[in-house]
Amino acid sequence: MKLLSRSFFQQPTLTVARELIGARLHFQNHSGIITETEAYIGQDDPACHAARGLTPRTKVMFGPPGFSYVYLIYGMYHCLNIVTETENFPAAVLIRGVMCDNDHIHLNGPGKLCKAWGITKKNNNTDICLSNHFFVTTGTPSVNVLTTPRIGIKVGIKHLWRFVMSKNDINKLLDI
DNA sequence: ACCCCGATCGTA
DNA sequence: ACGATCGGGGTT
Repeated sequence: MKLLSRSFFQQPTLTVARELIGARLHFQNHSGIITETEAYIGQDDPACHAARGLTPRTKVMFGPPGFSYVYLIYGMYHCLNIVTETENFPAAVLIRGVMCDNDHIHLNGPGKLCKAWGITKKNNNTDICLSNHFFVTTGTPSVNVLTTPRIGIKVGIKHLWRFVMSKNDINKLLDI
């Protein structure tokens, strides 16, 4: 089980989003296998929060890769992202699904994950390459991954930038 | 100061 | 299909 380093998150966002499927996310006393991600890529991606430039909220996305980007959505749910690519190129991967290690509960949805694990804006801008309570390691290798359009957006739908672990591989995780 | 709207989710 | 709920960001 190897720690995913800054050089991993510095790769193209689509590569990171794809490779994070099957990796293991650790947060405080929680851990689980990532089953679903989405890529948000730079100022030319209309669905990316940073599309309209640098603001107090999107500042993290303009920073170095490997930092958490946590924001509040719809006034009640938090979403966890990990910043990707080089500094000053605003991009991130949204973590949308995790299979919890302990109880095998499948947290299928970014709001459900943050609610279940207690991830809030307090955890924004954390360096997950250096933290010892918030990091990502290698997990289940060579899983099958499907791509679809991203969920819940009205623009940028043409891109297949959502990555989902195959139903078959998710079911295997339930058996472990 | 004001207004619109959103990378969601549970309920109907 | 729809409402809850509130902060971010643009506009006046």
